[in-house]
Parts: sequence; structure tokens; C-alpha cells
Amino acid sequence: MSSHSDLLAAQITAALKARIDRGELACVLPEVIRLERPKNRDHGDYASSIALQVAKGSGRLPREIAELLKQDLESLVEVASVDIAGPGFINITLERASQADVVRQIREEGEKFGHVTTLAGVAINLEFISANPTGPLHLGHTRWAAVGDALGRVLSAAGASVTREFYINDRGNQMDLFGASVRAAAMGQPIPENGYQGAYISDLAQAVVDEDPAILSLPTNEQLIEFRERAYIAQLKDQQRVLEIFGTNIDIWFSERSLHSSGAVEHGLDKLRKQGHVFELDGATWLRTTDFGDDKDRVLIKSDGGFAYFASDTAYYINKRERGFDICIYMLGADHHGYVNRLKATAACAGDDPEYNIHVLIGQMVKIIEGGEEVKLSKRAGTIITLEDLVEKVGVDAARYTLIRYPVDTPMVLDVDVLKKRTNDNPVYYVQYAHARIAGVLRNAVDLKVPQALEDFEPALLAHDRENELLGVLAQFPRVVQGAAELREPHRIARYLEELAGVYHRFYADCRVLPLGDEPIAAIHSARANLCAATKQVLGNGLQLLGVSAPERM
RNA sequence: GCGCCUGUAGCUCAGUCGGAUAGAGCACCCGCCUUCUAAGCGGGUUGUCGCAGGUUCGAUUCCUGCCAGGCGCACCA
Repeated sequence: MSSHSDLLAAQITAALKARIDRGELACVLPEVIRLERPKNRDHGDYASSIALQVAKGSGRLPREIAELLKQDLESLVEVASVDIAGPGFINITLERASQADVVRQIREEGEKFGHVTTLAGVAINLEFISANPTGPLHLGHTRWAAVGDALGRVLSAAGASVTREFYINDRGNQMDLFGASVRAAAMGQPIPENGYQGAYISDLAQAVVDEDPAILSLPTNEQLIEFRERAYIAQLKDQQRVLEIFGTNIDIWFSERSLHSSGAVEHGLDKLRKQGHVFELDGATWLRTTDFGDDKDRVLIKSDGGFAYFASDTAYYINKRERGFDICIYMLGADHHGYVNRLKATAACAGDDPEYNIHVLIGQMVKIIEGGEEVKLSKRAGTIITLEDLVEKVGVDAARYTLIRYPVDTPMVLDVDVLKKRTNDNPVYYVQYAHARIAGVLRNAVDLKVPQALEDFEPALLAHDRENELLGVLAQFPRVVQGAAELREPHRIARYLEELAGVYHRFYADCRVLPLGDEPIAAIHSARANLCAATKQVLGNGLQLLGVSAPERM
């Protein structure tokens, strides 16, 4: 929480309430008083349009209400001045020393600065990537690997207990087709129709045969199973290896088969039956998802007696809830957006609140261009560009950062040539450079024996415009984390870091931190060193939330 | 046909519960290192916020209808 905005909001609330109670104002007290950070610095450190909002029906002009509030706000010791502007905006300027106190807070809280408690006590299951184990992770998965991991970190910082889960679709036709494709490659036969293509299939076939050449002499039906199972394990391990390189940590790898072998599918069906949304028609068993906004009802058990894929989905959801998760977050590709309604309806059919217990995020497509043309070919996968390809081209930090800095519902175009650059048009370096730059300044401060401990910090000395600007941005960090967690939008962290880095670079250009030449060491040097240390802490904390490194040197 | 997403500067994109003159980077032009990292900073130029209505003190933001692009609409997984 940004303590100043809370303080001001509380003061405005109290002032409005008192004046309403005394009959000086006839208006409804808003539930939330929102303080903004004005874009224009002439508008003070904080601004509120509350007088405009409240004026309607109060019988007073907005400017009159603003004048009343001005008196109440100026009584606060933290407030230096209050101005009324335009139709009734209230612009508030803080006392320097009060604003600079955020440095103390940051340095005392350290890595915890920015952590909030808005999701304390909430258990969240975060399912993302969930690729079929029939091939390498491609670009779409890569977006989720980065964003999902970052979201997990952000939710944790907001106090939630987060479990990251990867659902393995290891059951069904696609698996059989995958096994048959690998076997065909090993036997030198043509790949089956609609089978899996690509160099990786031959690689898998070779690996399977190398491991156990006897497989080649098995009867065909056994061979199909053996190839499928061995290639599955190998491909899964490959996905796990790549995600580890990418810095994405999965807590639970959840196998679809295990839902069936453990009886969870039958159990889920029972639960849905008890809730009364299951019916029989044309020899099949259906879930009446249309009761809750789906386009059509969905088949759970096919007329041939087999479970439809949807049965696994419903069972999996119910299983998650029974494992104690309050909120299940699904991160799906845009080609699966048709699932949103049926997943939400599933939750409703299970007796849950689809507005709270389940949250589906849809990630739009990612394209990648290099040399001005779209890249579609991968050496290993044959036709698709993989996570590993991208990392080889641009590195983990640049790949992660770039994928995270856009909202997931925006289709995005990655330009490899830009991501390879070490300039301003590659924002990850802009942010990392600020961190490394500060680290350098603080090393020099030690050499010059400039005290940079909190005990040597005199907040009132930070009176320069650039310092003021930097302090204001630093104070916003907890609110940014809270917003990113509530909205499930980790890109807000990245955008904030870019703003913070920019403000720091400008401060650095205008405000000399360390003494020049034989200039004596003064309190302002310590004050600025403390400000630098606080900024470094926040940049580091933010990069940590994105899973991007915060280098000490560049 | 129905549904979801997108449309903001030449390019890639931000824009929080509706707020003040719509932002950033790149690109283009001009400056700034014999002093803390120039992977940086400053200045200049760039807009019918897809189109048309509506709601109100105020709309890029909310509502409706169009237009354009992307992606989906199985007893497949």
C-alpha cells in the first residue's frame, strides 16, 4: 500500500463524512476515494477529482467542495500545500521529508518491499503451458512459460499461496498417433496420415532405438505401445529440461492418465450427478453446461462408452478444488478460447461461483520476425519455432522480459533483431542497465567512504525535482504489485520498471550522487546514496517478480 | 451465421473506477562524456484514439450498431 495515498484517502473520507453529518453537504459518500499520481508535475504529488464526483446532487459547486476539503487536507503534517485547479481538481503537494520517508521504508523492508496482503490466505492453482507431450514447446507455450511464471510470483507477492501446475495430456488419440509416428520414423516407414512430422520425431526414434535396440524385433502392437511410452517420457523430459533453462518452475506435473487411474474421473462424475446437471441422451452422458451460459451441452461419456476429453477436464477441475484451491487460474491459448464458457459452466455445475473460483486467461498469438520476415522454421521441430530456438537467438532475460511486458490479450510480434540489440529499443537492457548503474555508484560510494547507512539518511535534503519525482515513483511500487495481482496482469510490473528506470536515469543525469574531486563528503551525498540504494532495491524486487536477472555489472 | 480478441504517431506498443494538454521506445533532425557505467540524458517533429450514434460536467476508457484483421464454433484430444 502506498501509505500517502491511503492517508489522504482516509482524510478525505473523514472530512466528507463530518461535513455530511453536520449538514454542510448533501451528497452520498463514495465507497472508495481514489488518489491519482498526476501526469503533469504542476498538479502536485497527488490529485483527486473527488469534488467533481461528489458535486452532483449536493447543491454545491465542485470548487466549493474542493475548498472545504482543502482546509481539512492542509491540517495534515505530511501535506505541504493544496491547490484547487480547473473545474475542481484538488492537487496535493507533500512535505519533502514525508515523501522521502519511503526510502527508509524500502531499506528496512528490503526484498519484502512491494509485498502486499490483499490475497493473504487464498490458495491459488495456476495452470499454464499444459502442452501435449508430443512435441517441443513452441512460441505460444513460451509466452505462457514467461507470463505464467511471472504471474505466479506476483500472486505470491500479494500474499497468495500459489501452486504452479502443468497438465499433461498423455491420454487419447493424439498420443497413439505420436507413438505411431515415432515408430514409423524408426522403421524407415512413411509417417501416418495426420501424424507428427519434423526432425524431432526422427531424433526421438533414434533415441528410443539406441536405448533399447530390441524394440525393433517386437510385434507391431507391442512396438506401438513401447515407442509411444518411451517417446512420451523422452519428450516430457525435454520439455522439463527447456523450462528449467527458461527459469520456469512447475510445482506439479499432473498427468491426465492419473485422473483415470485414481478414480478421479468417476468421482467427478458422481459429484456432478449429485449437483443435478448430468443427463443421458442418444446413448451418451452429458453435462448441461447450457444452464450456465455455454453454447451447447457437452458430452462426458460417449455412446461407445468411452470418456470424452471433457470428462477429464471436469474431473480435473473438481480435483483441484478438492485439493483445497480457492481459485483455479487457467492460462489458455487463443485457439482454445472456445473453452472459457464450458470451463466456467463446469465450475457452476460443480456448485462453485464461476466469478470467483475459476479464472481463465486467454493468450493471443505470438509471431516472430527476423530480418523483416516472419520466422516459421525451426531446425529441430521442422515447421514450428520453439522456446529453445528463441532462447538461443536472444537469451533468457530478453525473451522472458519481452513476452511479459505486453498484456496477454494483445497479439504480439517479436522482432529478433531488436531483442538482440543492447540499446534503448530493447527495454530489458534499459531496466537492467539502471540496476547495474546504481550498483556501480554504490561501489564507488564505498570506495569514497560516503556513508550510505540508513542512520546517515536525512530525508529533508532530497528536495530536487528529480529526487521528488523518483521518490514518488518508488512509493507506487506496492500499489502496482497489488494491481498486477488483482488483475492477473504481470505486464504492469514491467511497465512500472521502465518508468522507474527512466526516472532514475534522469535523476542521475541531473543530480550528482558522489562528491566531485576533493569536495568534502556531505549529508546530501549520503541522502542520495540512500535514494540510490532504495531504487536499486525496488528495481531488483521488480525484476525478481518477472524472473529476470538484476545484474550488478553490465 | 454465432462467439472471443484486436484496431491509439511512419513502426512496435502502453494508457489503472471515465478526468486536466492522449504517452513511451524506435525511426528522423540537433545537442551533451579531461568528473559517479553514453546500454545514458536533453531538445525538435509525429495523432480524424477504426467509423457512426448514445450516456454526462467530462469518453481512448462505458453502451449500441457498423467496418477491418486474427482465432474459434466435434460423441477429436
